[in-house]
Amino acid sequence: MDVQEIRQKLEDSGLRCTTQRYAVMSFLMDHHEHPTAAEIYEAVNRVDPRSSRATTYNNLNDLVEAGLVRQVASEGRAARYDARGEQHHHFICDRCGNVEDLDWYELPQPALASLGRRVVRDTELIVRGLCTQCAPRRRSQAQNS
Amino acid sequence: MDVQEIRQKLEDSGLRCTTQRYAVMSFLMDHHEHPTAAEIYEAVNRVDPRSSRATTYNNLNDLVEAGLVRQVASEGRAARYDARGEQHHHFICDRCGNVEDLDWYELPQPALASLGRRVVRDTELIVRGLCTQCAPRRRSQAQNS
DNA sequence: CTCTCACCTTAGACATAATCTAATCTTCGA
DNA sequence: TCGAAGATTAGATTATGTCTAAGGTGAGAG
Repeated sequence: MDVQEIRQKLEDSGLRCTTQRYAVMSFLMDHHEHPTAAEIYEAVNRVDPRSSRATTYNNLNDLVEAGLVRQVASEGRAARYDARGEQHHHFICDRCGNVEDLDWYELPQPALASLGRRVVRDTELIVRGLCTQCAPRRRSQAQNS
Repeated sequence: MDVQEIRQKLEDSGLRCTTQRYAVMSFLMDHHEHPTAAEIYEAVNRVDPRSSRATTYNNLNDLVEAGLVRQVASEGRAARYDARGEQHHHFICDRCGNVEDLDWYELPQPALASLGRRVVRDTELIVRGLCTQCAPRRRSQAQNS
């Protein structure tokens, strides 16, 4: 991903392109495994230790607010982040907690009547179950010990 | 909700019907505002202070695993729980974090080919944006102070 | 060029959420 | 009634995220 392109994206969103903010954005664009904030913090500083924990969180929040990054729902545990490239859905494994991408397809939107005055920013499909690693080899027996 | 019915549900799932577990399940079936674990803990003990924090968490996890309760994705913040009555979708407010129900409607399932060996348990739609309270009265100006 | 102010970053304390530990208690079936 | 598996407990511990107060930085005004 081009340096200029990232800088442009940031500035178009009214965010200064600081070393630390650039590093977070760049990392997210290169890594599609839905890293947690802690993973991003660690990765960014492994290369060049110049970003504090608070800054990493601040920048992630800024990027989410600007719409450049989205938070992936992964209940209970640490929030995971995703530089929104092409659209996709998510699969969350009940057992190991991994979040995987699923191919995108159009979703019917909620009826306007049921939304009322709410303003929709984003719609995400979450499929839950057992991932390839955790799925049983044989039929049935899904929920045994 | 009938005592026998809850007891039955628990035992059908291989869980003993203990005082504490019953209290959690019963509370969730009576309250549909997606309480957090902390709220459940507090509510259960307000009636009859006989459940420790750890037990509340243990029981919630047991119930989720048994499929009697589901966790509602609300990233970053405390997990919220929902005794799965009728199906519905969820709306999460960006600003205040509230989780509201949206009317249920069928969702197209992911293509089998894209799932591979994964086992699907549940599919949920998450809509994000601003709730009725937080939505601006007038157009634009969404992010001002 | 340099001043300035809004924006950013920082370390560490703090707050909140959830799990772990090790001991004890309960319950169910034999 | 007994024993073992399953549950519960208080409190420590870990994980995650936010806040605070102080200082740094850079883009535009002059």
